[in-house]
Amino acid sequence: MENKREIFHVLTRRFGLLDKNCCTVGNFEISLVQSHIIYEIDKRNEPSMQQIAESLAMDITTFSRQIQTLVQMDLVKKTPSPHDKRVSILSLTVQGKFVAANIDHSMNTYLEEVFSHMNEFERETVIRSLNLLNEAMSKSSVCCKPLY
Amino acid sequence: MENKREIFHVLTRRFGLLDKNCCTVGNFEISLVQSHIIYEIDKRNEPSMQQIAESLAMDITTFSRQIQTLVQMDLVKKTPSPHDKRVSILSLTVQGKFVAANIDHSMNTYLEEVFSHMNEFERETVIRSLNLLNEAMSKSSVCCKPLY
DNA sequence: AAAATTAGTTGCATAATACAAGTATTTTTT
DNA sequence: AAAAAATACTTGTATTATGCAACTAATTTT
Repeated sequence: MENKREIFHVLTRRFGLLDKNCCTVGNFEISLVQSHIIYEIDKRNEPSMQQIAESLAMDITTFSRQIQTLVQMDLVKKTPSPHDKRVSILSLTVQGKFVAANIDHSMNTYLEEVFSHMNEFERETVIRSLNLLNEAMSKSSVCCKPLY
Repeated sequence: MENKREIFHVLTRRFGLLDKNCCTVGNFEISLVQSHIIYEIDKRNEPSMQQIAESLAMDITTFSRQIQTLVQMDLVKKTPSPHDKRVSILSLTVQGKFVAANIDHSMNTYLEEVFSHMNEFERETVIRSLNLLNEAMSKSSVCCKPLY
């Protein structure tokens, strides 16, 4: 394959599929979007709603409702900020952390499996390249808002 | 970044965002899913509904309705197969081909922009790596049904 | 102190999704 | 060759996701 768009198309589809594996943890059925939200909350330090919504490039109204669901499921907790009463600080509950850890573990297992089809040199090259690509995308003007 | 899951998460999100750029062509407003369907039909030779649905890992009922919409928009044509009356052969209309070409062009422009943030050597390495990754994913048991 | 901005919520309308059950056709079994 | 099973696709229906507009409440700017 030489055509970038072709590579990109297939990769995008496959990433989406791999990602879908994320989402059954014990009793919980979690949607793809929800798993991304949980992932972001887990990674950040006392994030507000706006921050997470922005880093996932989600509409704040959609996001608000997703958070409501996650709070009901007892995976996410909303705490009013002491500094600004408009702001809600998001955090994971104990269950939320458990779910996050589980998803993380299975995703890493899946990725290990994928990478097991390469030799050590290839693995290293690919990882380095993906980092390069990420960097290039973060510099890009045409895409890729969730920057950090 | 060393953690595969982290890289993968960010990349997936960014790919999704880049992909969303696809979808305004002149008067047409096309959804992301629709652009993927058009892409697949364009690439294949006289594909049936099942074939496209499967290669995109879409539920056939959802797919059926998407095709109905695309037919209404005069982008896709359904022709009954002469060999099997159950089967519908999909093809792009003239307008559909126009839209496909336009999307292809803008996506390639976007991708060129992304790759412009690398030097020649990096570009080559990254492309080679993405192909390696695609290959590994196609061999994987844990993911990635749209195989070809 | 009034006006403007920001953070988040709710009302609504639209689209995407998928299970269950349907029709029509083809293939397999007996 | 008739009955049964499988395949290709459609439709009914219910659920969820999405995002614009309009809202409240708090904060910042003027």
